[in-house]
Amino acid sequence: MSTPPEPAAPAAARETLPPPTAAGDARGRRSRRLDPEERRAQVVATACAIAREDGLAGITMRTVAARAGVAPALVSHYVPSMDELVAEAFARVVSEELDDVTALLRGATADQALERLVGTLMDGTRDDVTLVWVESWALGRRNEALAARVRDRMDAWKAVVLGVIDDGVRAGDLEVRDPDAAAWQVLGMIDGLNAQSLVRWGSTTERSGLVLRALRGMLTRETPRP
Amino acid sequence: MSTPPEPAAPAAARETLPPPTAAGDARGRRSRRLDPEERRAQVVATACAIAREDGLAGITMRTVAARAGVAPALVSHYVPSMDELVAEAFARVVSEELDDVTALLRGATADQALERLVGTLMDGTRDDVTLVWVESWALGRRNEALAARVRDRMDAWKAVVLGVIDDGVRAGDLEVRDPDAAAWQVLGMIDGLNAQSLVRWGSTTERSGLVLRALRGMLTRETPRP
DNA sequence: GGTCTTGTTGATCATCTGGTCAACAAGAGA
DNA sequence: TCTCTTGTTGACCAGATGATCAACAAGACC
Repeated sequence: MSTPPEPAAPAAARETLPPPTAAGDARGRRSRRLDPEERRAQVVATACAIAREDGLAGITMRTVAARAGVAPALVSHYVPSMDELVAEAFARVVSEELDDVTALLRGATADQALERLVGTLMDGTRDDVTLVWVESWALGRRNEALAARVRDRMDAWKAVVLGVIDDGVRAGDLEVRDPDAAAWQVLGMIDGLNAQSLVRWGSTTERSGLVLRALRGMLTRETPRP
Repeated sequence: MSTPPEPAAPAAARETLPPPTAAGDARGRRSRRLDPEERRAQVVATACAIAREDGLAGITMRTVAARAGVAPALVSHYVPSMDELVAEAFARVVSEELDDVTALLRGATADQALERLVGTLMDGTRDDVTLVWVESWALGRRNEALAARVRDRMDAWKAVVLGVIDDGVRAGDLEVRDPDAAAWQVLGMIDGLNAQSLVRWGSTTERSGLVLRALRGMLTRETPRP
């Protein structure tokens, strides 16, 4: 929706294209002139790469410029504000994760979907994205552009989980009284436990199994007894 | 904003609590000499107050100094580093919350304890502390002193929840296979959902009921069916 | 009153941030 | 080859951050 010209970030824009020819050593080395759209895509892609490695807090005019081999002023030139760039990087990183997971869930039964969902989200291979999420909750209070993106992506995630739950209920695999609330619960659990793992807990192997068990208990029969 | 002649002068006019006598107006107003321990306590207390209102990110030499009606250098003088002050403020704020909740849980049955726990933690009255928690997970990656405190306080929280669970199991009110893991799950759920509420969700009334229901389902019979 | 310890301050530094703008020069078109 | 559009840059600015230190002065002590 936000990238009509280039739907899926092309490989070229994924990582910064480092000028291999070391011909221009340090000195007034000017980077090759690029088409405005190309350059802007590169700036955003670089911001995303930094977000994955150092978190959203690592995105500054100068870090992006340095990594892209460009003058700091150029970054500022292609972006309305750094807050916007941070917001956009957040949306990209999170959206890619969501796309990955969505593809992973396609064609699975509700139970399989739950297993794959928890398995891929809690195996520790996505700690970089977890950090981005946690930072977004904190930074969102001072960056309204970011806050808006966060709300949007949270809704998108909830929709995916809700889809899994609805499918499960329809197929009779799950029994949920309030699917909407249950979807938020699932995400809250996963997010909360992942966030904690940023500072504590190295044993990621055990976690997913426990969470999966809890989720199954939660989604197969609610309000057992008052 | 544009006051070059007086760089740090407006500091004293912020929110100083000690000097009630308006005698000392702005000018070289020196705060009364305090015993080193008293002053240090005041600095830490001020940092805590800022953390509750603006978050850990709001704690700087100058904000603390301004609020305490003191020169920025004095703050720096009574603290090994700002990272340490942030870490200490975090520990204090979180510990006070834990003390509150612990007192609230005293003498309650497991079911009452769960209800009170979720009720007080998710009614929205502790959003200030939630923000501190979320920030701590993010800032902990660049502030080792803070990270250590975070781990310590997380363990303390887990111990409290574990106590509730153990009591419930002993009394026959709860049936939990792995109390240790369950304790982490409870905290993860609460933390995750609270964190999300920082950016989204204003309907806090519904949340606690749903969480409580889910927790009861989780803690009264685990692994229902493979 | 005077003296002297020491809590406190102002000035200053180095470093970082986002942002702006005139001026340069790459490279396409003539 | 020359011209001219425009992508790109360096040099700035104002502001914030953590930190240090000589110098001041509050107030306890004599």
